[in-house]
Order: sequence, then C-alpha cells, then structure tokens
Amino acid sequence: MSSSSGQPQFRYTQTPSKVLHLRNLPWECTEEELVELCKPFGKIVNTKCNVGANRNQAFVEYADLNQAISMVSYYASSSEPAQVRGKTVYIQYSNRQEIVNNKSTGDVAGNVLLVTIEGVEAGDVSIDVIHLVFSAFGFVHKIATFEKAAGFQALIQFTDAETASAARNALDGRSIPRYLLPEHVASCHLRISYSAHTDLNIKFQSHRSRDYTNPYLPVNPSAIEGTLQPTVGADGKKKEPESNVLLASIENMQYAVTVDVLHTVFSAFGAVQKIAIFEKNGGMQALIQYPDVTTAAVAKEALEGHCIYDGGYCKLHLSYSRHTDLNVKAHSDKSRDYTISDAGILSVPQSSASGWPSVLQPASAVYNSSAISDGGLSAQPVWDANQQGIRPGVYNHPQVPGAYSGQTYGASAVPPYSLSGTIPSSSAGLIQASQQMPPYGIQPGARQAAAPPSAGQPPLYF
DNA sequence: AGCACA
Repeated sequence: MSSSSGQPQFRYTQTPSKVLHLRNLPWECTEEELVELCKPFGKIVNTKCNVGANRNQAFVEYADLNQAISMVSYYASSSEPAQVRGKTVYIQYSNRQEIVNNKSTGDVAGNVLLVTIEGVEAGDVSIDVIHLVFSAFGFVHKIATFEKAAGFQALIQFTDAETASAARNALDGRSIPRYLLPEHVASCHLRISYSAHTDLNIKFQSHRSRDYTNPYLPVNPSAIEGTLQPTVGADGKKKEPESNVLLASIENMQYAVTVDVLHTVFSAFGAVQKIAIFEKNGGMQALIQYPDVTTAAVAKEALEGHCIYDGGYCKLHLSYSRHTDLNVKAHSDKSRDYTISDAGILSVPQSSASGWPSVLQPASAVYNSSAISDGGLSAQPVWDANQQGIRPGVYNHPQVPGAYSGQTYGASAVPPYSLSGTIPSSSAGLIQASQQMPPYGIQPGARQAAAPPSAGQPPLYF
C-alpha cells in the first residue's frame, strides 16, 4: 500500500542526519580507513562498517549535524570524489539519526562457537578445512555444519570457553585462506559468535558433522559424498569440470586490469577468443575464452596464483567456467570478441606444442619491477614481442614450500594466521620472493586513473 | 551504488 508516512525517502529529499551512509566501499574497508576519510569534517563518535550483503557499506556518526553536512556538501561540489582504496565512495545522509551498535549483546562466552561462513555454498568449504582452521586453537571435539538463511554455518565445540574465545577472537571477521578454498570463491569471511550449546549431539560421522572424540561413531551411509556431490579431490577441494573458458578472479587489484592487459597475459598460451570483465562480490572477475579445453588447462596451470604485476599486485585465481561460449560485445571497455574482428587481430603467436608461452620475457626481468615503480613511464618497454626468450625453468617451479600454493598446507604445522580480513600479509612477500609472474611488459592501466604508486605514494599494503 | 537483523 502507498503510505505517506512510512514511505522511504526519495533520493534528493533526504533530511540531514549526523549519521552518513556510505556505499560502494571496498569490501575489505577497515574502520581506520573509514575514519581517515571522514575525520577531516568533524568528530566521529561512532562507526559501523562492512555493512550490507556485500559488506561494502558503512555508517559514520558525527558528534554534530553540521559536521555531517560539511562532508556531504564538500563532496557534492568537489571535483575529486570521496575514495577509499581507489574506489569512489557515495555518501548520503542516513535515514537514521544515530548508529545503533549492538556489539555482542547477550553473547555469553561458551565452549561452542557458531560460525557463519559468508560468501560460500555448503560444498565450498569442507569440514576438514574447518577442522584444520579451528584446530589451531585447541582440540576440536565436534563439528556440525548446516545451512540456514544466514548461509553456511558450523557449530564448533571446544573443550572450554577459553579455547573457544581464543579462536573467536583470532578468527572473527577474518577469512579462510584462499588456498584452502575452491578457486571460484572470491572471499569467505567468518562471523563467529557463541552458541548456547555446550555439547553437540553428533549422530554420524559424515561430510556434515564430525565427532573427533568418538572414532567408533558410525559413518552415515547417506551422508557420504554421493552422486550429487561435486567431484572432490584428495585435498577436499571441489573440482569443476574442465572448460575452454576460464574464470579469473583478481586479488589485490591495485592497478587497473583492462581487457587488453588480460589479452596480453592469456594470449601467451593460445588464441584468446573472447574476454569479459565484470564485478563480483566487490572484486573483479573475468571470463577468458579459448578455442579448446587443452589451451585453457595449460593457461590455468601456468597462471594460477601468479600476479600480473610485480609485488603481489593483481593476483590471479583461475577456475573453469561453466560457460563454453561467451556472448560478449565485440569491443567495449569490459569485453572483447577477437573472433569477429578484422583479420590480423589474432596476431599473438599460438602456443607451442609444449604449452609454454612464446612471448615471455627473459628470466632476468622477472624481478625487474620498473614497469610498475616508475609509473609506467619507463623508456624501454620491459617486454618485446619479438624477443622470444623462453625460460621454462622459471615456470617449472612456480611454487615454493609454504607458499599459498594449494598443496602444501597439510604439511605446515602452523596455519597462516595472517588470515587477515584483507590480504594475507605473508602472501605478498611470498609472491615477491618466488611466485612472481613475468611482467608481460604491461603498462598499467594505460596510465589512467589507477596510476601505480609513485615514490611519494607508497603502496597501501606494505 | 541505495540503510544496519545482532
């Protein structure tokens, strides 16, 4: 019904409030960054960030209404939009007059944690992965997982409330390391509270529940991975069926990744037919279509976990798409169809039979970061298409023990509790040291908005 | 890019 009183306010008729509503924040935005953005305009008395389905909204409450007004009016007339990590932030008055923070109300510490694993489906995170992550804090007695409206959840029973709270404090708001997750999962944040339970009643060992105190508990036959379950590898990761189309998610995207950049990178393995870029979960993803599965598999194998840019920037995570033929605009800033263009567009050499790219840079340049650090203004191109330096050795050992490489975690006694809400801090160093991808001579973002950090502007993540 | 569910 069309009520006149309870009607949501129209965009341009919002009454000022000392609470501001900020949208389009990066999902990993911290309270500090929020305060940094807002404090020039007045005293901030309260914040609430990572709000909304995508965790990309926030609220900021000023001490005084005029301070909120000054921020809104400043950015209303500013030529530079409000930004956090390069993303334009949209600011408006909240339709509420104060931030309601119910921080852990009635949340009594117990020995059982209720963990909501956000952004994943039940099949994405195995119970073994959950066990691995939480075992770092003490003996995990029992785990029960289930799906609710809130998403995929798990009850995790520890010996006592002290252990449980240690796990909660360390892991709440953080993310399960990527290497423990299927490649298509962009982010996976843990929201942890205490359960009212003290002892879980686990009936069967199954893919949904586990009792580690009772090895004699029967295995539920109906709960064993059956025909409807996705193919699961030995490491418990879901395996997508192979495809000629790769899904790339790009982590730590400090520089603009354009269609052209992706084309350069992925063409090293064969003719790229189509590319489409889109936003998902606040991050960037792209679909890259090859003519065949084999080429896609080679590209996936070679590029997975590698970074487009030196220094851990624009790290690629690849999985097989369900698509086989993309329907994209022939030429836009977010997509390209190379199959219908003029002859000669497929100028990049086909991949050799060995599968190794033929356009790679000599290894000496692998650690040459000039393309980035001098702002892309380097006089000599870092990469020359005519220079056919192939160094397979570089690619034969892209992984280093302990790196986030997907196979080594089982051996590692210490889980990477760099499990940061943003980028695993240890990850950057590993990449820099060993997991680098050759710089394909890409000039970042064609010198557009996303200029690389200059000397006076250090990268954010170090 | 569009208002918080603990």
